[in-house]
Amino acid sequence: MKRLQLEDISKQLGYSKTLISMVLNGKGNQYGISKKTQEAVLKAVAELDYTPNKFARALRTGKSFFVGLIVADISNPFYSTIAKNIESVLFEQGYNLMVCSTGENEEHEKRLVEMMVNQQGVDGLIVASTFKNADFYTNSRYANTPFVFIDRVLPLFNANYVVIDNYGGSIEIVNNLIKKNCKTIACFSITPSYISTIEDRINGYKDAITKNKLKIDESLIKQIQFDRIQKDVEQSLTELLKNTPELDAIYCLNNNITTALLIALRKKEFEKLSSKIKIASFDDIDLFNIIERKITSVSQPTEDIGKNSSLLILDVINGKQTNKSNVVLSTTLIER
Amino acid sequence: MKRLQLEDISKQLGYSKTLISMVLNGKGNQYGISKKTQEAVLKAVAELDYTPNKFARALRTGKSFFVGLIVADISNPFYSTIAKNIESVLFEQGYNLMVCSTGENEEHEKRLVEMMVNQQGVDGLIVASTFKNADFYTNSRYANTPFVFIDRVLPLFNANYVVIDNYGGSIEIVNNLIKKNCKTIACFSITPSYISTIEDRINGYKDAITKNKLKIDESLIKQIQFDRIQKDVEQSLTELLKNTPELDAIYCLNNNITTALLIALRKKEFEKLSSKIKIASFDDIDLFNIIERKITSVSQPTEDIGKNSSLLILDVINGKQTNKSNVVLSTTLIER
DNA sequence: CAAAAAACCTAAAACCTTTTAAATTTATCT
DNA sequence: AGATAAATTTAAAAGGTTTTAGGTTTTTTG
Repeated sequence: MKRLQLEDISKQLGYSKTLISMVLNGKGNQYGISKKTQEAVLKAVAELDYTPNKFARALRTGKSFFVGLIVADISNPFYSTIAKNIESVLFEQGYNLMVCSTGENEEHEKRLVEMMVNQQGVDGLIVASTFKNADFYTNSRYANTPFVFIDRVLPLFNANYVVIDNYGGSIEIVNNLIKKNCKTIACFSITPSYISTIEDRINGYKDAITKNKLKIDESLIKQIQFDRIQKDVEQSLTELLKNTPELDAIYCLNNNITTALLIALRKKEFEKLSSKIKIASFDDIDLFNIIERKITSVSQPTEDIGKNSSLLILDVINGKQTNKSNVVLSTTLIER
Repeated sequence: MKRLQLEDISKQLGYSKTLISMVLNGKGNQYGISKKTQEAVLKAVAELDYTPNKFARALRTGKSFFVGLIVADISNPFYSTIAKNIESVLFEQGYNLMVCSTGENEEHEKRLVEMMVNQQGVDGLIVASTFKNADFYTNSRYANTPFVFIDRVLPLFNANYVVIDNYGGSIEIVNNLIKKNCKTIACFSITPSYISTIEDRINGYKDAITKNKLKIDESLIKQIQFDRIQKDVEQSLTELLKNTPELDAIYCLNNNITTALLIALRKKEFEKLSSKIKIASFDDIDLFNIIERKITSVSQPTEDIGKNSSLLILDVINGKQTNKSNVVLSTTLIER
């Protein structure tokens, strides 16, 4: 059965394609189509079950009603929760979401953006970028594409952002550790470490330590590589076990690291270590409510990130924006 | 700066739009365009940085290079892992993924399918359906849309499926509990309970019990409602505590229930219960590697579900399929 | 060297909307 | 009734590809 098109409805009803299109787009009044005609059109269209061809419409109007979302890894609960909330806001406004993961790879991110903008024709893009600097996005070819950056800030780049206060959250949680009498606090960071969220958290860690009149010891800051977390965590533990007997806390900069740490600590070789340290985690997950060990964490408002960023991108798309918008959401310390 | 179009390249090069289009679509040889000309075209296109207008192309060809994915909740790690794998396969083949969540709501699912097929013009759809029966999908309006159903089977519906062996996995894990000497095994199920995965798991549970010459006690099968898991789990625990002192195991039919159960068991009121029962879980999650308690689980091959379903939908889209395909992947028992 | 075959290329149609500019019909005013 | 204004409606253009059917060249053949 061939798909209905405007022409068919037009013949059936005896009105022009133009008129029907106008009514269907809610512009009946604007163009002075009589009430009666409008009703007749809507009724017929509903009965015949006609829906306009998406591509023809997009070709003519240049609008796809698609928003793209680019993150490092959509299977990470942090991002998938954001995605869910973005999707639900967009859906209500008649937009759809297209999702892609970069795997923390700049080249891949480039290809994805190119593709979404040039080939898929998204109306806007929400990105948690892996990029080190903002050059790519400042290229004039993207000047007309609405962008909203989430989670991560690109250096010196005037753009729309919805991020959280990583520095403040980090200060708060490290202060809390110190208040509990920890004096030698290791920090398990993650690569790529130039990413703003990580930088800010590390700066928070360092500043909290200094302000509390403790010493920063660079050897306590461990770089865990994104794609071999478990291995690196265990390696770092081995080093600490050997070199830092006075260790009394480990602060993990994201949930994946904390999880890996907890798995590692179950091993016999780290038994001794396990009992005498406190663990703190940036990013709160369900798990912390289940295990015996008390883990204090910084909880991120994923729901708000999703809602804010999607509302923001819609504003930009609909030209309702005058100045770049920078939203910084605050975190919540969950003390356990 | 106006976007380049075929016409511009055509003028620039002195070849017709037709020729350029042919070369760009890799049909140069097929239409007998000379090597030299092809190279010249490709070179110019690369230099001028031209990409065809997606909408015009889709309008003409009727292909969008989009695949839709519909699941109950994209923030559930089970689905988000599948999504990630689907996306990576599709991307390699030049396709993109569009994701939506139904929230286990049939009406919402209907609207999503309608929208994706009629308005967004997806080339195919991968669905973990919430529907009770298959009527909606047997409607002739979808006769031409490629569908692949994952995770859940719709009754008596001849379609493409990529699912796992829920019944077998369930038998295996319950057998294992019984082997460990459990005799009174509660089963925490989830609504909507008509969903095939749940039905199969319950059947597996029942059959394993019967085959081991134990008695099925319907009061041990608890329905946990999808949108208030924590509350229902605790309510069920209270009932069991009161009515079933001989209880020695709880089998949870999905990861969310297991998580909720573990959280509940931390409460004082269930302390006594906690120590004397074994917990088994359909669906394996990281958490089980971390906690003290030994939880035996059935692990689902999410990666394979993603890869298989995406390869399958591409085959259907490309007309490489003759008969409906039914893939049943097996699970792995992880004994702890 | 003319005719036939092969190689290479192109004009125009088709895909289906939305929007502009204008036409037609109806109502209002002398 | 004729002219003007207002209310409705429409023809045609535009948006940018791909594909069909056919048109030129160039090469081969007798």
